[in-house]
Amino acid sequence: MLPRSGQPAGGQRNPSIPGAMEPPDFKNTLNLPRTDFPMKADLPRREPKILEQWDRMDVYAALRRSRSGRPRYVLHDGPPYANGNIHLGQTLNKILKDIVVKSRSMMGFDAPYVPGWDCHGLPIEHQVDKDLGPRKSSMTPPQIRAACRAYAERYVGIQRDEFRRLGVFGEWRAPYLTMTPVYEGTIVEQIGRFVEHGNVYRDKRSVHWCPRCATALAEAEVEYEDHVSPSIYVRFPLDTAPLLRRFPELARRKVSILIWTTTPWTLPANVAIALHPEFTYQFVDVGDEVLFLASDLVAGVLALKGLQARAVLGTVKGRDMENAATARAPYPFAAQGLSRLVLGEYVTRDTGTGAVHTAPGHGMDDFLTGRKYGLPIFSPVDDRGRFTKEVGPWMGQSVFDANSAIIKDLEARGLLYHAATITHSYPHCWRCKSPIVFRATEQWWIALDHGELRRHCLEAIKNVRFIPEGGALRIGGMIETRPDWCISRQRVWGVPLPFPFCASCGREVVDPAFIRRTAQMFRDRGSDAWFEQETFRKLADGSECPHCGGHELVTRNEIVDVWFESGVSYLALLQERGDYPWPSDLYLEGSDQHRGWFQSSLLIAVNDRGTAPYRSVLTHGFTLDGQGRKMSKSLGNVIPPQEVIKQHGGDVLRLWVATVDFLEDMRLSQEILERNADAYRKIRNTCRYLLGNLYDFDPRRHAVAPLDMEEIDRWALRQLNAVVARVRSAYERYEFHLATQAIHRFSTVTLSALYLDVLKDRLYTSPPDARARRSAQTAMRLVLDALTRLMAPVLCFTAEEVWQALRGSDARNAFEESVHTLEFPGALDLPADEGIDERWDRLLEVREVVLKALEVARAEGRIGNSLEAQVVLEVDGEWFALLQRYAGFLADLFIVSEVTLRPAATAVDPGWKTPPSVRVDRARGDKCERCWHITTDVGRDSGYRTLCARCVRAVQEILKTRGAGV
RNA sequence: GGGCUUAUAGCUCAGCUGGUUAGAGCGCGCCCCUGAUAAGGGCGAGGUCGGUAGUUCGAAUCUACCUAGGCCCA
Repeated sequence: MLPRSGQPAGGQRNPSIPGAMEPPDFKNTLNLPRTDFPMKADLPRREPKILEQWDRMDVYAALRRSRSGRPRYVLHDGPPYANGNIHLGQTLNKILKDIVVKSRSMMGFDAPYVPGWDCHGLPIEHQVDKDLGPRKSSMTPPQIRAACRAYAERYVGIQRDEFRRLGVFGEWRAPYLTMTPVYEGTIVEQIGRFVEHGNVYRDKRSVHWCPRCATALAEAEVEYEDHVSPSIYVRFPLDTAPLLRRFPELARRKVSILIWTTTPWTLPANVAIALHPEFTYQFVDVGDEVLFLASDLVAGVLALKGLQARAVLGTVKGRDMENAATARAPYPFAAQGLSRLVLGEYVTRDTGTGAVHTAPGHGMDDFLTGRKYGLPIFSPVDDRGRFTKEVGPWMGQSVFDANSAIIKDLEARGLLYHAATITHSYPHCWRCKSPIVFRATEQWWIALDHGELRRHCLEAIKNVRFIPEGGALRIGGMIETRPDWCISRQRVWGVPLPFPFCASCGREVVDPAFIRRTAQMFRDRGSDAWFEQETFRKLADGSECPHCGGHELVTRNEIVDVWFESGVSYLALLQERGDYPWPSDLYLEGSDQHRGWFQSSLLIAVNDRGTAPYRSVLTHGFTLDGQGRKMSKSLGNVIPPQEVIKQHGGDVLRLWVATVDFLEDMRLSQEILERNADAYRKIRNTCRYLLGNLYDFDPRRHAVAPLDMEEIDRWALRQLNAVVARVRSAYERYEFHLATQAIHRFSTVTLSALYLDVLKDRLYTSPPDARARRSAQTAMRLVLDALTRLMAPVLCFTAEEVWQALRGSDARNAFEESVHTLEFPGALDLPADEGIDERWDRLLEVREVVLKALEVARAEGRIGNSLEAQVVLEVDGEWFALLQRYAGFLADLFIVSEVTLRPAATAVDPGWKTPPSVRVDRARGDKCERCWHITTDVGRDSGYRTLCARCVRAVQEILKTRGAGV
């Protein structure tokens, strides 16, 4: 009969009593794990305590001290915007940076990390606008700026605390802020550098403009609402002379290009007509005239007036009409009333005529087309949206009101083909909700091609390593085709452009000496000083207008694009903190920064110093939900990092970051978090178990030399060496998910399921000081030490917790304060061991076969615990030789009570081909109360009737030691 | 619409220059243990490698197209 589950086989027999009066409690004589290290992590509560400890010892300073004099590795932080709480993307970014910094530190580098914030700019001003409401109109720029500054400061504080909560190390007490005086001075100096090189110029640009608020609007301030607009088709009479050779039938006919527009008021500023290069156009004879339009749209447009096409007098690709003829615009105000034929990819054929009237002063596409073709940029509309004197008949009229007058005029002159109204999405002002216009305004630019800046940038990135490699292609393509950089904004919250204007002639004054003075003044007092009249006058003193010689200079309160500000960050850091190397080793941001910061930093650095500011650029993807969709409020699938921390803790969030391939987009969902929490618990528990078995181990006194170790311990250390190598290399290559995977697999498979399971018997039942037990502990100690260091860059809190526990177990040994000031483990120097890996691969194959056989026996109810089994292996050839070598160890390896080896009855196996044949039986004998093995020698010693011979020897030795020592 | 980019088991990832029945860990199912115990161990079931069509003796791996995502533009 089998014992019932849970009922020890020896339970029914009389407990024997060791020594006369002693209670029969042999459990006392086992070395079971002991540790205070809690199984339950409770990270949301424990991590803040660890943070406090780090604060107390100033761990970042300690780390930097311990690396003083080492080679530097500088990851330069791209500044997040000081607005709002941090979101998942920023969290991911900062954790990645922290893993880089911590891992490089542990490789032995001196790796400083100076976080920064982008503090100026529209979003903050916008937000402050909202908060201030109508009060803002009565405030002076300095007052508004003070409110913006307070707002930015508040969020710098909030975000700093949130980043620190993630376990990120850095100069949190001295971050760089784009609104500090020194930084602002650097910005102006760098503007000066572009001026010195002759790259700065002033020219018009088409911008969103609110006539009611009389201000330019940024993209973020534009809302799209439905709006009723005129929808008119207008004839542009075509001079056919240059076309007659190709289209003789046009001779003596009245030919017009037909355009469609919803903004009649832009016709006075027309200078060209844009066609799509790939569209097919036709000259359509409708009787008394010939119309030119895209062939796909002919039917619909003719139907508007019930016309029939009599004949098609010519067919032509848009591309072949480029500059082929000239049309006459309805009005003579711009370009002598002539319209060139140009090409534009943005022309569509779902509405209109496929021919788009072009007014570079009144639209972004038109503007860009204008630049390309060198067209005049004409924008005869004032701040309030009224026509200027350049448009005689309608001067002073609001452009929206003028629409109907213009339509009437067109009709009277026979140029109107058709008029209707249309309801469509149209840009409106976010503040006053009224429709806006496009208007060309004077702006400041940095020329990309002057002094071959563009080419130098393209050269510079050839020396940069992009990870992934496609980044080089991406940024290269953008730099090749990007337009000049518009660096001015008509705003208050930012760094004033150091370009005053002449009070008498109104022209701009670009004066290097003035710029230098301004930079120095900003360095001393910050850019707020610019707004003090006295100060400004002093600044301007000594400058004179190069155009008219005027001496009075005024400011127009234009500020610099914030991309320029963040673009100078590394230069600002170099100047503020002195001894940083140029260029930095790494920039690490989301892949959207190919257009943003990577580019603005590059332009500024190349202009200033001729090289890129970074040696390498590492980009990550974006965070998506579980289905791979972007996270958005409207989809309701946003996961705030604060929630994750509250629920799972920072280390679990960090683990997630370190398990995904961040070069691509990354998904996050509750399930994914659960999986990471599972993985976390496994690693934690493995550490806990190792700690629990090291409670009485002092490596100085008890360590066993590798040559004296049990073979499996030496094997485990070889496995450790392999893991260390793999993990180190993964960190070096920024492949954190491979590092984490290796650590996790090692914990789970190698340690928990195999090595530690096999070790239990030896650890528990041996006398505490037995060499075999110390051998295991030596290995375990080395394993835990290495494991803790390897995981420290990722699981920064838990590694610290383990490390402190491990230090405690070493009693008086002096260790460094924090695990983060240590270095990664190197390869342990193990004795050469010919063939050990191959032998162990084979042994583990056999183990697999045995475990399967045990499972069968279990399913048949013949055994429960594997110790109830004895295993008979029938093998031949090389298998036999191998297994015989390990005969005494196999029972331990399989965790069974007995293993018998028999030569196979069949013919000799030439190689390793035939796997061992396994038979599982119930073990013979009785169960030892102490070690739970079933052996035939239980009770052989009359003093210990429930113990096996091995345990009797152990107990006697333990009692002897206790009697003598304690 | 353009540039770059992604798609391998429920989840996270391996799969080098194309070559045997596509791997791992987790999760899941079943079982064991109760001396790692809100732990530990074992076994097992999961994939038409996004789809289609090609190139090839042979494709998850090469080509084209399509579909669904992502970033940046328009």
